[in-house]
Amino acid sequence: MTAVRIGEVAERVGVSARTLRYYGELGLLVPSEHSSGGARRYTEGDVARLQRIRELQELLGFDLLEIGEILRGEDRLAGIRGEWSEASLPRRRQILEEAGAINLRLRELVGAKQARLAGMLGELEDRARLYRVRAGELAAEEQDGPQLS
Amino acid sequence: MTAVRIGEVAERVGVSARTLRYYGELGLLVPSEHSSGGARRYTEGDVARLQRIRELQELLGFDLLEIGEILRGEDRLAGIRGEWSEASLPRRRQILEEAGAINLRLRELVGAKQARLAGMLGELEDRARLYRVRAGELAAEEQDGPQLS
DNA sequence: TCCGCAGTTTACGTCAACGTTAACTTTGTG
DNA sequence: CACAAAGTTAACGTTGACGTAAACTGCGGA
Repeated sequence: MTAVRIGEVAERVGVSARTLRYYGELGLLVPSEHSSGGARRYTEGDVARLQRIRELQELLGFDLLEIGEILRGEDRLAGIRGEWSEASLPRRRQILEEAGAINLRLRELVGAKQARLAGMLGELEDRARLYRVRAGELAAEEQDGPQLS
Repeated sequence: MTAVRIGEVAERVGVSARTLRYYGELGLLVPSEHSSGGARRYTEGDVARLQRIRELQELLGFDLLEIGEILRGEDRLAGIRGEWSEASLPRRRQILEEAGAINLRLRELVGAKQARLAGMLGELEDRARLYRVRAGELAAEEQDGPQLS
């Protein structure tokens, strides 16, 4: 079902093919399909997963090991062909709670980042105002006494 | 005036002393004072600069070279003992415009990050809702047919 | 059927941002 | 002033996240 080759995924998402193979090595992103000859074929779900990985990396600053743990926690819950389907009720509850804990942690982290970014933006805007004042002073000087010294 | 030693700065900000010396090597953060024996003494301004460096690194993801360029741009404007004071009017205008350009770029970048984070938070909240539904189903099953199979 | 491009594995290379160790010096407190 | 704790320079080591090169294979169009 419209599974796409590695080069196209790489270009679309803005990473190298090497990066995709590397994620494969780490078990982060194993393509869901393969051609008869053994070439990787990525589904849309795979691409979404890749973008998730990149967000966790670039926005939240996780390294690839941490990202692996996060994804594996969620995978267990999604449980396509995983543990969920045949798990006992207590086990299901455990998986669900783990995924919930990860989710909570991520939401807190995003919140913290947003707060810090908001603070930073405030400072930047203060500086921008200052710059405008300075520019005004400069214009006055240029108008006022162009060649005084 | 209450300039502090490298170890204390390191502990307060949460970096290693090695990191501070490294930033010194790169010209990113040269301590404003030194003891008579040659030991680094950091002022409050230095500490603020360090925190700025860390924000640019951790929040915006710049590498240390880019951070150096940003800081140097702003330094010229601050011009403690720099170019500003003795610069010609056109030169001053140029410096001011460069600093303004950097400031604008940073504000745009912060805005972009905020947008991406907001999107991510939305997805995380969706998932959290899903988890609560799942937990509800699970509770019903546990209540309903505890030992059916 | 042949060609060329895209993909594959294997393996070594790279680079930023520090960590670590060694040998030595300063600092400041009893 | 002695001495432990903290700092200094110089140099080499480490690590994650890929980049790059070589040698080989599969696949779609003329």
